[in-house]
Amino acid sequence: MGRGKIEIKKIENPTNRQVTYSKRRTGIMKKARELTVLCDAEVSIIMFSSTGKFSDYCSPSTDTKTMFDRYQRVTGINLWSAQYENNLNHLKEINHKLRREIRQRMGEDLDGMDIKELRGLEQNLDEALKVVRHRKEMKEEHGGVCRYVEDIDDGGQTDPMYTYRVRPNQPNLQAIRSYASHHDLRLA
Amino acid sequence: MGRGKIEIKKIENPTNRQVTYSKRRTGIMKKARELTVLCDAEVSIIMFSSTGKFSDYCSPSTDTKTMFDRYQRVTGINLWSAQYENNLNHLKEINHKLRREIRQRMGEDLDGMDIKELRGLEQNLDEALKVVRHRKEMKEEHGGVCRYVEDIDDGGQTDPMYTYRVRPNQPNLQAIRSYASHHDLRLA
DNA sequence: AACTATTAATAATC
DNA sequence: TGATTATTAATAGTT
Repeated sequence: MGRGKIEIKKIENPTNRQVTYSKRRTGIMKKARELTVLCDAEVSIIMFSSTGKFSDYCSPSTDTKTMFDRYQRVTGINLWSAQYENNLNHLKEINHKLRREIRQRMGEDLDGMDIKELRGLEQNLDEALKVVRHRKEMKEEHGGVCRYVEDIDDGGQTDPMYTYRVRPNQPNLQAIRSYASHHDLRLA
Repeated sequence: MGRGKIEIKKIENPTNRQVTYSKRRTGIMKKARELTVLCDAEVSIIMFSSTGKFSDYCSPSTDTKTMFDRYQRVTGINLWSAQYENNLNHLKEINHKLRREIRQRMGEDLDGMDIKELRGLEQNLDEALKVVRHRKEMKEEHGGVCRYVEDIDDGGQTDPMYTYRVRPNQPNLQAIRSYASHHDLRLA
């Protein structure tokens, strides 16, 4: 359909190629519009010219995302979501394990642990406690901070994750609860 | 282009509509193939007939997923990946915080903590240690297990995450390292 | 970007 | 469905 028949092979002259691209792109888009209307069909077209110029068409009754989702469902080639789900599940699994470890490091969720694991955890906690206690004492000496502070309100300046209420010479259950509950909230 | 001119409006006769769909679908696919070859372009077409029949075309130099990804990048309408990235980043962030907390519970990464946070952590560890130690002692009494075991090899039956090598009356640094390194490997 | 001689697509028909 | 064909539509080469 033109002044002469043409072979279907790459047009080597870039100017010519660009002109033909432009004409035929218009043609194909028109065909897509007509097909949509005449046949009540849904059509999505995405195209890039050899120079990277982008064009698209989508039937007005739908949108490109919907068409692509439907395409994936139909083909079963779950190109996106398979990868997506895998990544997500992997992260969730890691998350779950981390949360369990934290609970165990807080003295919870110990039922599944055997004697060797308990011994290991005990030693690990013991070592950590020594380090943290030492660090705390260094800080108290260095800063000359009052050793016992009761119910200080810091006005929300400090990360609440590590804000505790400290009482002298007795276990601070509220601090422990606060520490724990923060995770439960964030990690549901 | 036919025995008569037609109006571009929905063909009401379903049989006729289906026939026209079939013919024009073939035509549009041919046009897409020609555009691909002649102009070195990349074209992706997804279509569904009014009866739900699926057809697609994609230039051989690419694939539909790639085309759709490129479409999203170009349009900035990040239909899929915005949600995807958000979910993923959210989980990664939580993960990061959890790992940091575990490190702190092992006595590492304490530089950013202020005196109140250190006190809270110390008390929390102290409480946890008591619980774990108690649980361990209960288990040792109940099972009648030898109290001190040196370098037991369990043949890989136990989750290595909680396998420690225990020595009597001295800190078990290897166990502590083992406990810690496991995370570093899994969570990089 | 318009023009038009030709080819290509397809609507109606078989 | 599938083939045929009279017509219209698309477009290659030209200006």
